[in-house]
Amino acid sequence: MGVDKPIDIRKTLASLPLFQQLHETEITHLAASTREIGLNKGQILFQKGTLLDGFHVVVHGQIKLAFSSPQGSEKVVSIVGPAQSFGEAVVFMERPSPVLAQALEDTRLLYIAKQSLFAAIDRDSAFARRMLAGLSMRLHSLIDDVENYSLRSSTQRLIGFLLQLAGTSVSNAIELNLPASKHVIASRLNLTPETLSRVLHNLSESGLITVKGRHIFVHDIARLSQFDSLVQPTCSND
Amino acid sequence: MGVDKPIDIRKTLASLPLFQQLHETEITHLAASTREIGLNKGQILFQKGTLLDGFHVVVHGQIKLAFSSPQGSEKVVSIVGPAQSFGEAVVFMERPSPVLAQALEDTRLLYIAKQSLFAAIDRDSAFARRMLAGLSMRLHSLIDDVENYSLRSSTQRLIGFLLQLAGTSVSNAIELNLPASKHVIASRLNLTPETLSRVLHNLSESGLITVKGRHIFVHDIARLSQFDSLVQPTCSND
DNA sequence: CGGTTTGTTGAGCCCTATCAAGGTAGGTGG
DNA sequence: CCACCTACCTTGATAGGGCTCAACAAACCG
Repeated sequence: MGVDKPIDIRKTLASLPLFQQLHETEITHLAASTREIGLNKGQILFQKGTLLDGFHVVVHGQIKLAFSSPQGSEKVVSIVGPAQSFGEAVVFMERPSPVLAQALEDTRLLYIAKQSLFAAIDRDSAFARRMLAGLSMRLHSLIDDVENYSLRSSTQRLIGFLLQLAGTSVSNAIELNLPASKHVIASRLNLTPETLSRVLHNLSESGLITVKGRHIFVHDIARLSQFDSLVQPTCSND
Repeated sequence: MGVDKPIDIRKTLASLPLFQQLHETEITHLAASTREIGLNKGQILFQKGTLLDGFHVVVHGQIKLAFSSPQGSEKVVSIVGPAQSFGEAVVFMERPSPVLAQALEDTRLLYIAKQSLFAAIDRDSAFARRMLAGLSMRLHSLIDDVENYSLRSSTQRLIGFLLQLAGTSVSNAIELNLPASKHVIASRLNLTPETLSRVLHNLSESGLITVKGRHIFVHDIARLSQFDSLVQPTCSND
């Protein structure tokens, strides 16, 4: 790590979706109570239970948010990438964080104190609305998670994840790479690494994808999105 | 049911936690774009996928929010009771609802149009903050749900639910009754009714609770909260 | 090249769902 | 008051999906 040239905080803040429409003066206010944080891969930003009086924005790198159960087993809730923020809900609740935050790679963050966040809300109701929309977004994706966990099979969850990564691709085939190690992805999907490995293998054998390390080639998005919704036919592959 | 005397909308709104600190004039504005809705038991308020331009508050009765999977199986996400609201996130997102809403009993609701909600946010930043806190609250409880589903056993989920119902009881024993039918509770806990029945039976046999229909007597909250957290090997309790 | 991290493969088991019968209770009409 | 009905719940038998444990392979790295 060592010497990283300092970030232009004002510029970085201004480029975030959340802050894009704020006036120069507002940005200046926010920047004044923003700190810069650098983390090495594996370093922990805060533990579950920590009290925070601000929220974070990833500039570059990756942060994982996870539960840490007493027995040491972890469950990844979210993988946060560049230009994304996290911890807003904790700030508004004034409660300890329900999750742990850890860097998956060397990461650079901004930490914005709640006082200036509140001030911005007070001065600009459009900003308040954007904040509300942001939290609502988060809430919806969490609801999707609950739906996935409670009524989808392991294969369906993986497929859903791949389709999400594929985004709104024009073509029917696409190459993509996993945003983290398979261990982390497995946890995010609420699977063991072993099961993830087997499911990937199955999809490979069915000719739907090809796996090469973290690279995955999806050959037929349409067919992939239907797979496993129909009960699995007799594996007539020999 | 038939004839229900009309509700005093202003008074009802003013009594809600969310609106309690608003000025008379604000309440009047809100009340002006608030409708009253009556539902019979079993009636559906809106389906998954519906576009809504307002949110709901339960006056009396009970609403369940659930996923409805294509195959007809349902999964209860939330049970909403009097003085609680739902649907805010959908309003701020301007997206179709991810869940279905159905009355568990005869229910009376208020429906507040988003325009007046936005107006209130614009005029009172403290209200905006309360709204943000409310959504954050919701987000946190959803995170708790994810934690429960992904790393707790059926027994642990039920125990957690009972302890939540018990609230912060002074004494170590408490009588409580389930807020809905066991079928609904089971779904809320992501269990089948059969499994719920068996788990209740187990806890009964262990002497921790007594079940009588919807009434449950918890005999030892302390012991209940530890049950099943210790791995059940050689219980050296003799 | 050893060592360490990361991923794969196999065997077996456990938890919980599923399927299939019973019970039980509350309501309704005779 | 009883017979019946329906909704709700319980109980049993069985099976399967995903986890655990354990060994191995591969890739990465100093």
